[in-house]
Amino acid sequence: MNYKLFNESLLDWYYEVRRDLPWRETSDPYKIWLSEVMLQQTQVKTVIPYYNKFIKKYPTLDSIANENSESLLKEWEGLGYYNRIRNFHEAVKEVQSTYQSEVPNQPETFFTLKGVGPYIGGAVQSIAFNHKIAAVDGNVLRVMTRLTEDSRDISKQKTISSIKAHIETFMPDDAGNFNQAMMELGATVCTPRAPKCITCPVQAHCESFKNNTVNLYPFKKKAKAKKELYFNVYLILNDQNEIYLYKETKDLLQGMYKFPKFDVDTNVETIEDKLHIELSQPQFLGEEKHIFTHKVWYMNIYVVHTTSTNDHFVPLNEVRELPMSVAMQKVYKYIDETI
DNA sequence: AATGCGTGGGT
DNA sequence: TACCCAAGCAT
Repeated sequence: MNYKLFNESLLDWYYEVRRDLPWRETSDPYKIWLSEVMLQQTQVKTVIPYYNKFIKKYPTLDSIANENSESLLKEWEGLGYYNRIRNFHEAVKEVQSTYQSEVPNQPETFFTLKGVGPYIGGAVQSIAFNHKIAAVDGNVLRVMTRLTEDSRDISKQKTISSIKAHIETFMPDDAGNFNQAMMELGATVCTPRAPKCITCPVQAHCESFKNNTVNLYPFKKKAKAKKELYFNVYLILNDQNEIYLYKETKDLLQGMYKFPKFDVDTNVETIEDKLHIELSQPQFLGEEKHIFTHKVWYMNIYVVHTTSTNDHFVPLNEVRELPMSVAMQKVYKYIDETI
């Protein structure tokens, strides 16, 4: 492969078709960094409204560093992978306290920050500061394995780091635009299904196109089946118009508020013991299914009344101020049927 | 190194 | 429908 010609063709194409995305209007490293965190495993279309909302509310690194973490989680609500905002918050606070609120223009330093891995590190350092580091995401893996007929498993970290090292042997000085061009090519031309090889600007350099093997790449081992879990979820109302909520403190949906949730075979007495309240007979409201990356929740939703109260009870008109997962929002919408 | 972590889009 | 996939990272 003639890398010089490849780079020229790719960049010429990119300058011509480049989409206007909100984070491409800025050279502020903080904003570029935020966009990359949001874009992790999340489609551009989904990110745009969240990015605009965050930039409006938190226009500077200091403004977000000074915000409290639960408010940030609330702003992030619905975007998923909630550890991203927790880690980003920790990272910007470190930049504020240790680096005088300046995003480090030095890869070794930047890579030490929470939530900054090989991709985000490479993307921010190349786009914001033009450091020559490859940003290898799913798009780039697809483009590269097809270009070179690479059959290795792209879900293995070893494969990714090897491809990253390969790219860094030929990527041009215009590192930020090169990285974005590779991703843009993967997103719009070298797509997972029905790639547009006929109009591909680097078709002449593509081994799998030449050998008609494009559909063999990239290779990835099949995902494990999702684990199916069955729960009863309770909307517990007291006579002061309050509802029982608790904050998840670990693992899945950490930091988000949830309604009490028990295995389907748990009886009311057990729930009363665990929650330290007395309950009336639960009334069945309906069922909801929620799909995560690696599990599926089947939820039976009940409403139940109590005369008790404790610290877990929140006034109904304040529930919407707390961060809640989409799964729990599906449950909460049944509240209308109880009033 | 393999697994856990959200949600929505697209076929 | 039931998948796969999306500008991946932490552990």
